[in-house]
Amino acid sequence: MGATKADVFTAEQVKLAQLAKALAHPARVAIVQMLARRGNACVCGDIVDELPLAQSTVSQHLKELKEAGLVAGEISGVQTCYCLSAEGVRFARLALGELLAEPALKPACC
Amino acid sequence: MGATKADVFTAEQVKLAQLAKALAHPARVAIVQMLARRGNACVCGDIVDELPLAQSTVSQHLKELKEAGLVAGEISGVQTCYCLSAEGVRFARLALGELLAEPALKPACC
DNA sequence: GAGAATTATCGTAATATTGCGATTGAAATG
DNA sequence: CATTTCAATCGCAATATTACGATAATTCTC
Repeated sequence: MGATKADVFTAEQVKLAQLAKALAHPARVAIVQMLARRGNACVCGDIVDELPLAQSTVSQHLKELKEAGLVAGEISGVQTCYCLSAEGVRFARLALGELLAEPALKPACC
Repeated sequence: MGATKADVFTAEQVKLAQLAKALAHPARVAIVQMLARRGNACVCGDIVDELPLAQSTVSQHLKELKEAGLVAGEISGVQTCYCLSAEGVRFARLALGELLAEPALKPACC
């Protein structure tokens, strides 16, 4: 099964996994980097041009990033404008940072 | 295709995606949390007991974490001892932290 | 309103992931 | 050496993901 016994895990664990999954594809990492680089120059379908993927594929990746709360999309006329969600990105950074926090690294045995 | 045009993306992007993917499952998040909590008390098959998953499934998750470099395993006699890889965890924290860095959050448009 | 441009969605195919039981392999124990 | 124990691996089945082309849906321009 590709299923995931999500109900058995903590809400926090599920949320962390969702955030990580949103970044678990090179194309989505590339999109986040691109949006960060462009700042408020708010990219749109340019994303498609910069990626070696079909338009429909890029659209799907954007949808996933949006659903994870990392990216915000705003329709303005014919085209849609995407940019990073400050809130979402910050939450992700803090949450993942905590998961991988330094204090976690006690003496270490093996 | 479930394939991924990995060759078209930056090595950095692929690496980041791999790290994220390793954390993209609640069970694996749970394992990392558990190992962090236990410190150098280096857990073993106890992980299986704490998770609502079969032994073979847990073993696979551990393998993925190990392949991502987040976890180290050491066989000692009949049982295997797992703990967080200080190096791997630190690298992941820095890499993901950079991807989601604050400076990335310029004015923001939408 | 007709047509062009841009993006979202649908349908489909290929591949990956998740999960489990069963088996195997290795080491400790009798 | 037989047995037990622990963990890795194999072989499946179910589901998810990735990707694309084709098709909508929307808006702008003429």
